[in-house]
Amino acid sequence: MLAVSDSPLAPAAYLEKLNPEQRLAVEHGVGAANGPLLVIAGAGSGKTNTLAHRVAHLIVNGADPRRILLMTFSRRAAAEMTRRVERICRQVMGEKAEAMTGALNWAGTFHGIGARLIRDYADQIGLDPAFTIHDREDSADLMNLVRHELGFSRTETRFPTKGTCLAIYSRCVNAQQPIEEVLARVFPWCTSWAKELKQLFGLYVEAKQKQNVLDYDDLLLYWAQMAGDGAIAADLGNRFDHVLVDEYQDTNRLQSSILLALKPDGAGLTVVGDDAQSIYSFRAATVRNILDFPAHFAPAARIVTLDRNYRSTLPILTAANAVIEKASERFTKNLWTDRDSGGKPALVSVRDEADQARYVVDRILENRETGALLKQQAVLFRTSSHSGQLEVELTRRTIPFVKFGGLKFLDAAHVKDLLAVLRFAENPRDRVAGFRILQLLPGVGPSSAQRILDVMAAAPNPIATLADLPAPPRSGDEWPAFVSLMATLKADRADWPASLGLARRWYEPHLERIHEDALTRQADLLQLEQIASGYQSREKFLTELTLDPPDATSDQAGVPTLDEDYLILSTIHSAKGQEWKSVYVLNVVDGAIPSDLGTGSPDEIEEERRLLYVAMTRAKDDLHLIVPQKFFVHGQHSKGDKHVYANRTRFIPRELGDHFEWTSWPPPARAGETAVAASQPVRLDIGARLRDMWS
DNA sequence: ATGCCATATTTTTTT
DNA sequence: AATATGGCAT
Repeated sequence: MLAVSDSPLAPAAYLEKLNPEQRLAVEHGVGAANGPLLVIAGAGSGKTNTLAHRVAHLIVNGADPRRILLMTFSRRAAAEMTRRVERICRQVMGEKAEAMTGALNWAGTFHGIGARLIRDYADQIGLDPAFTIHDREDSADLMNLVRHELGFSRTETRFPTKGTCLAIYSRCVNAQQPIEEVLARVFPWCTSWAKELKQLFGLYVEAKQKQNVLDYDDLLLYWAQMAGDGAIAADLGNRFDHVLVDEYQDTNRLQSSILLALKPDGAGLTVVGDDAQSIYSFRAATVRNILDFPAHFAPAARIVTLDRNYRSTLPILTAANAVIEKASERFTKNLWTDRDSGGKPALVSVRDEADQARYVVDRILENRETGALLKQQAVLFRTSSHSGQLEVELTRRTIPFVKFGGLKFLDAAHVKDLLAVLRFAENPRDRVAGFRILQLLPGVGPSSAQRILDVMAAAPNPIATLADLPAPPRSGDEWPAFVSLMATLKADRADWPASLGLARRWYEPHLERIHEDALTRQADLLQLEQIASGYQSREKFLTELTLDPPDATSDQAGVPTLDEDYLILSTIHSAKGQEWKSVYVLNVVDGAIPSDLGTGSPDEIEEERRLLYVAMTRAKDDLHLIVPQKFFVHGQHSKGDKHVYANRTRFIPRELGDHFEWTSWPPPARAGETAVAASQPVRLDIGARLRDMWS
């Protein structure tokens, strides 16, 4: 035990800043009775702070940080949590804290931790530790190869696409449900393919094993299997004294089964979450995890509820509460605050998306005049593409921004190509990687690539076999260069990151041949090399990049330097857990929130409602919901002007009107009058509705 | 066998 | 808007 009892006054200092409920959560089960704990933590209730204090408190009271497992939703959240724990420990323990907190190295996402553990135990479960990890797109590509092999691409009626197949597979695994149930509930248009899909998934699993690759789901699935089996299970269970999970409302059945396998009696188990913020059910997350948690144990887990909000002003919180109150099913109480100041959130009606962009930029610049940094402001939206017009306007007015969510750096074809070269060298049985880079060679298409990969798959040393193969007929003199590159990369595994430069120089001529805009793409490859220099080894680089891709894209070539000021653009999903002084929510109309794609079942509608709630509760002082009257729909040619006359989102019906300040923009300008547009209700566009009936 | 064009279909959010 | 597939020229 460390020195808590030696100086009874000192430790209280860091606990005294907490409110009584937070303190309950932090001090629960330190020492003898160490039963399971559920913390229901509303938006802005100091959740991260509480969890960080709990971890620090455990360490201060003698817990071994190397035996604490801390799982968060994103890598970013894990880093933030670790930082805070260190700060608190330093305050309490002084210099001694350094050694202790440095050892808190089991903090990360479920998938990241899973990858580490699986590599640790790979030998014991018949897995080559050099396995590579497929991201979503790679997995879909592999699914596609199997799909073609089975002849499902030429069926009478159309077979589900590779993406849909993978989504179905993934849901079966993550929800731990049989395919029939998944099809009936989530993919009803595919129910007739159950038999073929089963066959497809069987071969898909075989293919992954033959190629020594794991997909995202495998990182959880292998872990769950290990945690359930005798010898390894015992080892795993003994490895950690404390297991803490953040954002528990967004975990799925497979993840909860891992937790319960690790800690069957719940000893040392803490989960934190808020069912009102559950927004990942499309990834098979289920709020049942959080609801069923207490009763799963005997005696039941202790429940602590944090319902005091420290983030938002009262008017913002009241409006957000009013929105979530309409939810059909709710389990947590409304939040409260004593920040009784500020105005109501604005509900702003604008003509179209162009005006929406102008309005937002005007407000942002106005705010900056009064001292609010760009970084303290964020624009949120349902779908990545919704920020398109705004990005144009920001660029025009030279306002720097960083965008979270949506298309990633790693999704660009040329970046994937280069990474595939490295992956293929790391794991020559990875057919998706091989299939991709072989086709970069001139004169090599799918069938030549398949043939080459078949020969390689049969050989004990695939890369060496490459040299014995005859060059594909029309590959010209590119073939020997490719063979020698692969041999060098295979041999010089340790020569990192120099070997990436080698691969890039090989790839560049192909890039120029294949892509028109080779110059801008080359810049990305240089940036990739920059990123690579930060990793110790090729294996670490490939693994961590797949699990934690750099998640921001910006208007500039590189990410802005840290001291620079820039605006935040983000999907609502990627905004989880964050907060800003001013928040602007785009397209608060039916069709966007809720998305008209996912409005099939009542459950989906409810999730969209929570999405709006999450967006609104990100704001501290200042919240704008923007309602364009005219909303362009996509799925048309670039010149098309197909649009709908949108209605305000169904989640803010008229009876909630009092919670908002209704304005329209631009303000109606009348000669000789200052344009003040306050409390003007949105008018009902009957003409548009009538026209809409026939379009 | 490969590469390119025309046509039909799907459709967000992310580890 | 992006992808999947089939047909046709090389």
